[in-house]
Amino acid sequence: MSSRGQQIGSAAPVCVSCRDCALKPICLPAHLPGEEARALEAAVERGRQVLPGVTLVRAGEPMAALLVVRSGSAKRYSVTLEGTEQVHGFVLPGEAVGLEGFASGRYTCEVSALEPLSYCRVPMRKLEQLLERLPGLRREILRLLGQALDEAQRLRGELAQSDARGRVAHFLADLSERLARRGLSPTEFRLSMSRADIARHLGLTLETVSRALSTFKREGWLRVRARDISVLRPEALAALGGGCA
Amino acid sequence: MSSRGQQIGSAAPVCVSCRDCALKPICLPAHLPGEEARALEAAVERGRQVLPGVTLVRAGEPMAALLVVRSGSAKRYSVTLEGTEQVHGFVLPGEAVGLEGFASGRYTCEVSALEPLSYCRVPMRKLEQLLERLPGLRREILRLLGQALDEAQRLRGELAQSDARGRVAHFLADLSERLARRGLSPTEFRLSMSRADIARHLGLTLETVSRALSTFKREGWLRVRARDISVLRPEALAALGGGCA
DNA sequence: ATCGGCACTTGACGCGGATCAAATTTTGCG
DNA sequence: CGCAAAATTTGATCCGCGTCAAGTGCCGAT
Repeated sequence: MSSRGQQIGSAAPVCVSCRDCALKPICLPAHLPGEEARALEAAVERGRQVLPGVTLVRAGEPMAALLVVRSGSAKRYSVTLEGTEQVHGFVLPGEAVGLEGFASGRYTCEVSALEPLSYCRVPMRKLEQLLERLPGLRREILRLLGQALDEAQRLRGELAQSDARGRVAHFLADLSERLARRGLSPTEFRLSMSRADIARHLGLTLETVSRALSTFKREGWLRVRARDISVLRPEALAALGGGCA
Repeated sequence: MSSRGQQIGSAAPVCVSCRDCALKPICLPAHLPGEEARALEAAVERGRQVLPGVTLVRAGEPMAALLVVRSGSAKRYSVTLEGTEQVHGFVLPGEAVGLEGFASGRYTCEVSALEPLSYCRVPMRKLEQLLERLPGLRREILRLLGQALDEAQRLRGELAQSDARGRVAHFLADLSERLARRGLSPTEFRLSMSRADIARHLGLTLETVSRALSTFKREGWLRVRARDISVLRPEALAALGGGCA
């Protein structure tokens, strides 16, 4: 019953082609015409794997490649002057890493694996060459960036407007929806990040996150057992979390 | 002494060419090779003007063009289901509007002028054609989006980590720096937005913003007279606001 | 010049969440 | 399996900020 020890999207061992990849419907090539998808695929370095805790990219490092997570999950964060972590968000399979790097050619935050993780890599050199001749890919990369921007803004709004329970509810609802889009269960999942990570992401303390979860549990909206979550009343969470138009 | 009634970057009436534009060093063409800059310039529709309160783009509207503010300032916001405004930020001369539109081809938030405002316009059709053959412009647009993303994330972090006074201090320091980059005074300026707008941007109430400003005034860090601000001790503001690496 | 309205300031009070502290569960390891 | 360390929960207390409520000053209109 528990998904203990399971990693997000760990389906197949290592894919060799985008065509056979479980992420096909949501990954970069999804919206590309077949011809462009093939050209992109030829540029992709596939199947790299890392262990939990390993850092995929570091702040300040030159942006040598565009990374897309294939399985597992990761934490995006930066370290403040005082040495505390600011958690910007969490990366799920099919999502790109380090897009802010386009700003200066260097990454501006760290990304480290929360579970065993595999990813694909498109070297920037090759990407630029491809952008030269693939109009679909151009549009797709712009779409990706626009989406990331929109999401970041939406999240900022959430932080600005919601109280603690609203933020936690929104966090869960958002995670649930993203998992669903990947064909995973939106109601039964395991959090790969700690309460402290969630708290730093939401601008709360870990105690407050824990209390919010306990409240939801008491209300009968969730079942919570350590990091395993069962969503019993998604509508309730959505109602609390989703104040956006 | 007071800048009353003055609009941000209102220098010349209406420019006819990027070459003569006061924003040349910070606007889109700044980093383009001369040849590409000329090509871009040919596609730009220039000198449109609107009055305060006029909406430049609406949420849901197709993204027909990329807009860059030339003079004046604007407010980016979206309206929540309950009818309240979420203020995402403020646009200064040389900054682009509606980049999140790349996500879906439609704008996702509203932008309205806070003062008399003029702007340039690059129709998306032409932009896409230009992207086809101008590698510098491609890089520049990606840079713009990356920057916007990075900024949005940094801001989110600020919201998550700072208390009320820290947020207001950061807001002022950020504004000050952006004005300076435009060749305007970083210490003497007029806020074009209301306390309520600032509050909604920072996730505070207008009373709290007001109190923060009063505190800074009492501490001798600022002079505040209605919307006119004089920064007396920039370091103090920066120390409060700038927790980022 | 006076009035009315609006943006802003200031004050009083209560609550939500931070902080400090301790109990309890979970996990990793020998 | 059993222990130690880490993660999480729960409890008690305190304070910052939201809320409600008066002012105060500025501007346009008459």
